[in-house]
Amino acid sequence: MIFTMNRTGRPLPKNFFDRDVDRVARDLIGTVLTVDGVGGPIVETESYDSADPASHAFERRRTARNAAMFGPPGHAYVYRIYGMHWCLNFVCREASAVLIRAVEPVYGIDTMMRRRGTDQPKNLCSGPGKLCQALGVTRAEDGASLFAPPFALHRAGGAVAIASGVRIGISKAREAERRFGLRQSPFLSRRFP
DNA sequence: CGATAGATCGGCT
DNA sequence: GCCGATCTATCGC
Repeated sequence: MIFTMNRTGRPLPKNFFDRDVDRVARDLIGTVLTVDGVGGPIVETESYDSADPASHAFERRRTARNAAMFGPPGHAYVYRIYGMHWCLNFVCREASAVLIRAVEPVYGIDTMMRRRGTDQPKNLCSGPGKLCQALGVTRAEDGASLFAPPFALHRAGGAVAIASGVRIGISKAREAERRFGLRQSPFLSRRFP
């Protein structure tokens, strides 16, 4: 049913993001993300690497926008999409990154409801743009370390039922199965088939 | 419930 | 100019 986790999880190891991006994307499912104390367990991710036509680092130079992707692992890459929403990524090794697509709202729900303008829990963090609005993530966090405030990442042990499928909203490399999620979570951006 | 239109703008060609 | 790792409202069944 609903994924529950308390604050007793331990912080992620410093080398957590210096690994294969698909592995990181899987391991992030169930990891508790908070931004200034607001957040909850990550329930949906997607992976992108520099050999991936859908990636912002694919056959491109480093620019002002994608600079964080070319930086060291363990930092945030935040960019604006469709001229109005923010998307939060966690940078991994070799210009790869994990897009955070959905979070189960657990901590600071009142703050999330105010920022999102809705009192529907399932509509607070069920999408990359929504969760940035709910958690207060903007360009100000682009390039910031994931191991320092406002970010905090904790993970408890235990197995998690992972679903995988094709990524959402892209026009290139649509067939790649690089979307991962907590199976049956009510807080996904979309259900897995 | 599924499909679709419109909003809106920075980065890149 | 074009278009996107999206969201919301609104339409139709």
